[in-house]
Amino acid sequence: MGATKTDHFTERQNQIAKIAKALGHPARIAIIEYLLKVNTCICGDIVNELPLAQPTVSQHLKELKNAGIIKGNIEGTAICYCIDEKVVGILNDYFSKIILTVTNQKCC
Amino acid sequence: MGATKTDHFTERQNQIAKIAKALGHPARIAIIEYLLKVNTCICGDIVNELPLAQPTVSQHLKELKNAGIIKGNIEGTAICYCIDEKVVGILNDYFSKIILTVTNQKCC
DNA sequence: TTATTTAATCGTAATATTGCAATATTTAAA
DNA sequence: TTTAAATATTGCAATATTACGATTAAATAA
Repeated sequence: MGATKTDHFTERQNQIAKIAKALGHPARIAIIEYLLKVNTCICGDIVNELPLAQPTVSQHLKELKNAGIIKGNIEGTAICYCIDEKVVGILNDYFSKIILTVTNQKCC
Repeated sequence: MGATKTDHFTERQNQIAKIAKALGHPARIAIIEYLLKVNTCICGDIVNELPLAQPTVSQHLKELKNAGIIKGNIEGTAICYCIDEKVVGILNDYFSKIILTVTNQKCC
């Protein structure tokens, strides 16, 4: 026990859950917001923007990258991270559809 | 360590993260999808629809409720759960804005 | 070559999550 | 009242996440 029963759900359900999960931490939301604020992908100063140690930030970046939410290229000693429009779009489309369906729902 | 440093982030960041986190499990996505499918809120049969034991499903429902994603009323021995439009809307608006900003981003 | 800088990885402690059996609770039916 | 049903809660084991110090790796600067 303790491990998620991934193979009992559809690929789609796992995909959405994975993206949502990666965004389910305030530090990672803060990273996303910082990336949007600077409006570019040279982000070597992310560590200074967050109340967390460098290895922790690195780990959060890794998770965002693993979920496909950000993409990064090595650029000398610095790194170039930016938001991957595509993956955020998947989530956005998903929730837009939910909103549409819910609005037509006859409920409590 | 191991606990999220919630108080180091803004209320907004924690709010978004909390909603996203609650959706970060395939079982909870499956619950949402089932609620949408039946298009009503009488959902006593959710347990039969999921590959999980009754206490586990109950726990997932509790988490969705705690995050404000679903709302529920007791209805005899059954329970009446349905999606809370408002909270899903918060997430949807948030990602819509991200998408807009990202599209204008000059990046890699 | 030898610092220096920057980010990733390793190792580990603390805490949280997942899942379920057993049990409790609550309401309706017999 | 007793029984049956549906859902919640408790307790616990297995696993995952969070956070960070120490270290490593890689690239540039001196």
